[in-house]
Amino acid sequence: MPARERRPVTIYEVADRAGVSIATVSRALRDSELVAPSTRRHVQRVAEELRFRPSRAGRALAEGQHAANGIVFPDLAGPYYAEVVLGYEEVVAELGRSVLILATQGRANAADLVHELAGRVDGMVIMGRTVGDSTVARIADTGLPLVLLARPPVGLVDTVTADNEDSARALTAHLIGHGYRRFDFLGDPGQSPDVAGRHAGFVTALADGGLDVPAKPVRCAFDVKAGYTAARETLRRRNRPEALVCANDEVALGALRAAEDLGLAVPGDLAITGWDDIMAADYARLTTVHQSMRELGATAARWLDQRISGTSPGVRREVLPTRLVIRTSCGPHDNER
Amino acid sequence: MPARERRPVTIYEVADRAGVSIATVSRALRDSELVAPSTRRHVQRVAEELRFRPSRAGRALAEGQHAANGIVFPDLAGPYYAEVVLGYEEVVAELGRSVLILATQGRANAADLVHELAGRVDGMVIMGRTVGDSTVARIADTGLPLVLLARPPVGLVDTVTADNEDSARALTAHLIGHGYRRFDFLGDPGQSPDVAGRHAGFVTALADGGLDVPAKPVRCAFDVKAGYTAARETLRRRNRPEALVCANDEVALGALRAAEDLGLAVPGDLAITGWDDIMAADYARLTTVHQSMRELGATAARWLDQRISGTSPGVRREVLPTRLVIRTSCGPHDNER
DNA sequence: AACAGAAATGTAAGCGCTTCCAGTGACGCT
DNA sequence: AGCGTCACTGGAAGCGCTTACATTTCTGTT
Repeated sequence: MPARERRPVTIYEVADRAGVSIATVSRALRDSELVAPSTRRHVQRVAEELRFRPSRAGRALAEGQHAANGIVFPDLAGPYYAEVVLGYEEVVAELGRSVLILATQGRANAADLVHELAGRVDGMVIMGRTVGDSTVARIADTGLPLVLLARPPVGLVDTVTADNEDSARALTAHLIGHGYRRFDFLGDPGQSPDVAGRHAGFVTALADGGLDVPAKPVRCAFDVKAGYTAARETLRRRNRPEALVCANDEVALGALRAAEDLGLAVPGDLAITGWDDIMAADYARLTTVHQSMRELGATAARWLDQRISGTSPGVRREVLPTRLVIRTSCGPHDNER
Repeated sequence: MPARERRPVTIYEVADRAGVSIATVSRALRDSELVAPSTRRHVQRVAEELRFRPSRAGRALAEGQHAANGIVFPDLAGPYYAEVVLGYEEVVAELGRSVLILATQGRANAADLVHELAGRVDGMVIMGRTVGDSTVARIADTGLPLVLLARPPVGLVDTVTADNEDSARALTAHLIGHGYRRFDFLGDPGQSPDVAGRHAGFVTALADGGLDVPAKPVRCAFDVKAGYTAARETLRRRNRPEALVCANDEVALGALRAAEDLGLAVPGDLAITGWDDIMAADYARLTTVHQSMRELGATAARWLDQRISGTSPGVRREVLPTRLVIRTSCGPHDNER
């Protein structure tokens, strides 16, 4: 039997079959209080029999809203963004809305894609390094509810971030406490606002500790290989650093490998720290900073919902706290098993 | 200045402003060949000036399609599904369509959510253990294009999977080659079709090797903690197994910890293998099986697109190959650094 | 028995777009 | 000059729903 194209049943057929008008069907199904209980039951039964599912497009057009929220992120590689998206999805779904995703992952037409997305949702979250401020501003100007995540504020848009600067300061201070004196930072502050914050905290802590601040960070991308290369380079210099503060865990893991290859003991000859507390960090005994990505996503989702429903208390900016996770890569500890 | 609600510009305003009918505007923007080049240019300029963005809902209603695809997965924890989703998103976005996601993550109303999703997309991918076959069948019956991923076929729906059984057989055989004789399987075959396949391959290999097949697998969930607990339990039995084949890397990592805690050397006293080749597996030197999740997602996206556009060559079922990644947790190797 | 008011239901006007069909000129031909 | 063609353009009918407003049908009152 050829898969004959089934036309979905419409509200008209339900109305016909139930012997009422489409208005009554609509009301009965959205159980407004305006229908007699008996008709409501009858209509509901007929609708069920016919397997009626109201067309989303029709509803969206009539109601002027989509019952869907968007989220824009750079990519989903690495556990970081995936967790955020998951936290977001969880809350949004609970609110009875759908989730549209968009990974910009270095796409040239990212701004267009974001605009397109904007036309399909009632509000959206824009993360980190995905599109420029002008795009954000233009969309905000549209009146579309927006929440920024892990990205510096733009205009009067709500913004959630995880702390970078304070934790970076604490982390660096911790290293100084271990006695390390020559530091380098691995990562590109220009690459993301997060990294910029981490670098800033790093610099502050060194200055506070009266130590030399390296002229500039060792710029490298966000992955293991880049970390490996950058670290190898850096560690081969005469007067190599004693401690490497890395922009994230992947970079730190690469650095760890490089140290191993160069025969440097960690933490004996060299301290290394990461950021994010990904699963591999645990196995590499990497000292790092933990942030609840799930919570970030969930918070963004809740704020956005309030913006959409117009119950938002005003412009919100919040920096979620992070937590130092001290393992052994930053110095000897016996409280860590 | 209060954020006055801006009403989006419609095709009528563009038509007005350009001094043509909405029909012409519509045609000019979808650059059909039916408009005079000069009018087209004029309309396009006006549309741009007005920042006109056609309403998705209006278009969806008129065209009878959404230009969006869905994907349903259990959750996004762990790199596995995130990678699949990313591979999917990449292809779908290239095709000029949007991506709706739905994580069922043990939600009781998963089936309803999937039906709801079905009403918003032109087709969707359903992964592994998310909803029952009857839900899949019902949606397929609707005529909605569907592709199943990492899940046994249902009816005539296209299905992509990564190989489980063959690789599990090869992996187990490899362990047997190392001289291990007493095996256990950690994981719940009832939890996902993938695990079931892995267990089946495991059993076959043992039988082929003339070894005892354990009465039943040691059932445990998919995370590190569950693996730890299950392994600890198992390894404390008199006559403990010499090799633990785990359902995935997380479980294996837990088992590795348990072995460590019990003072068992890996691979000396005990071999352990995982599945998925997550990043942490590398750092734990865990022997495992690599599958290209990205490719899975991309393939599903492409097939789905062909189903939607009606260019599908027929019912397709494919098992994507996987690759053994031999590290040291399965026995001594000197080809691994 | 008549009627005001409430309750239930129906009518119809959109929502913003696509597209079929018909109309309008301009053009080239006989 | 008359007419058929062709290239454009406009009118208008939906697409499937929600909802303001109108209409009908019950109540309960007097």
